[in-house]
Amino acid sequence: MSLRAVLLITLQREPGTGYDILQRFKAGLAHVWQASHQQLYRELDRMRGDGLLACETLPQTERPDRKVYQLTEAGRQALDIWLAEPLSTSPVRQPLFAKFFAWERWPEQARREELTDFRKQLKECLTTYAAIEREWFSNPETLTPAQRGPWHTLRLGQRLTETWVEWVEEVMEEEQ
Amino acid sequence: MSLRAVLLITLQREPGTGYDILQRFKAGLAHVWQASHQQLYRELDRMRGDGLLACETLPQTERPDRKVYQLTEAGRQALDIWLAEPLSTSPVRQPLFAKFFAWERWPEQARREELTDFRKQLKECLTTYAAIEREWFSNPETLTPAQRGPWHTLRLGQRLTETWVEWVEEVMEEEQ
DNA sequence: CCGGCAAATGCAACTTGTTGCATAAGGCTA
DNA sequence: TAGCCTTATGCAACAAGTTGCATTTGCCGG
Repeated sequence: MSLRAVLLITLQREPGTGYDILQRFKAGLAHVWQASHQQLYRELDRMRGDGLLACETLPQTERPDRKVYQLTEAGRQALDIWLAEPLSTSPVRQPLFAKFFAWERWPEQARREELTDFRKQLKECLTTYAAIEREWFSNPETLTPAQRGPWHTLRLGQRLTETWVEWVEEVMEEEQ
Repeated sequence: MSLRAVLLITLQREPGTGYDILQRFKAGLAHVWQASHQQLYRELDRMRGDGLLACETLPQTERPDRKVYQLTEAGRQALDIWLAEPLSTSPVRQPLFAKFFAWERWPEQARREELTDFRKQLKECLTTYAAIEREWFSNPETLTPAQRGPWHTLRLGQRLTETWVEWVEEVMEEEQ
């Protein structure tokens, strides 16, 4: 259901094609939800079949046709229902922690490389967050209502990532 | 692949049946990896088919037979290979954040309930962590090598959860 | 003594996500 | 001018995870 919800949210702001949505994902929502183009196209088609989306095909002479999707009334209702009902807790799956549970068999060098690499990714993530903050939220006093949600998620993302970094560095130090 | 890896890790410590593994998951690994019994039984059977596990059936007169699995040499190798190679980054999927991206359509009352409920879950999580810490890691000076990994993951879990709690409380305050 | 829970396993159907491939035109670059 | 990137869509096969149901016996409480 959640992929559907994410698509409903994206298209409710403005109509668009599968490709559009992919681009929008890359610029923002990607930190919240990732999906491949195959998943998008398939899901959009199913949602149209279920009456949540209407689709208008714009023929193009020199490129494949663009299929522009937008919410139907049923789609808006489905979104409102999803927003109103509480989320069920999602299952935990942390492959990195699994390695920690195999500590004795995990070679020290592999562990060091893994952690170093992971730390690098976290740092890059922080850089990206900082860029987003500068571009979109430089003045937190004057947020539009639509910006408040994404702003909160950004702040959490930053703090969680910082917590991760501290932890990784501690582990690397303690285990040499 | 990761479910396989988790099963290899679990069975490498000591052989066991699907049911055993489920119990062990509940007592510890559950904070790292969750799986249903159907998934376990199916995956164990496949791993046996792939030669990673050996299976001994212990007939019981009055209960269904117990199938005790243990690693084969190929299984141990597969585990070592998995531990040695770096993990690929796993995709982000945060349904709660998705709701934050639909801020204007998300009714205030639903939001309040969702956050209050979420905060409660986080607090419960902290209580569980504290209990685990008391039971298993009351003296961090005298950790066995096998305990070091789980101990690190526990500490991270605690700090991440604390960060979440702070954030949820801030959001609730700022948005009344 | 009846009903439900725990021990122990499993099948079948379904949904969700991944991987690999295909198409078709235009633009860029070596 | 050959080869790759971008725009734009899609199928098919597979892997992973979920949901619902089924079996058999013993134990425990009301």
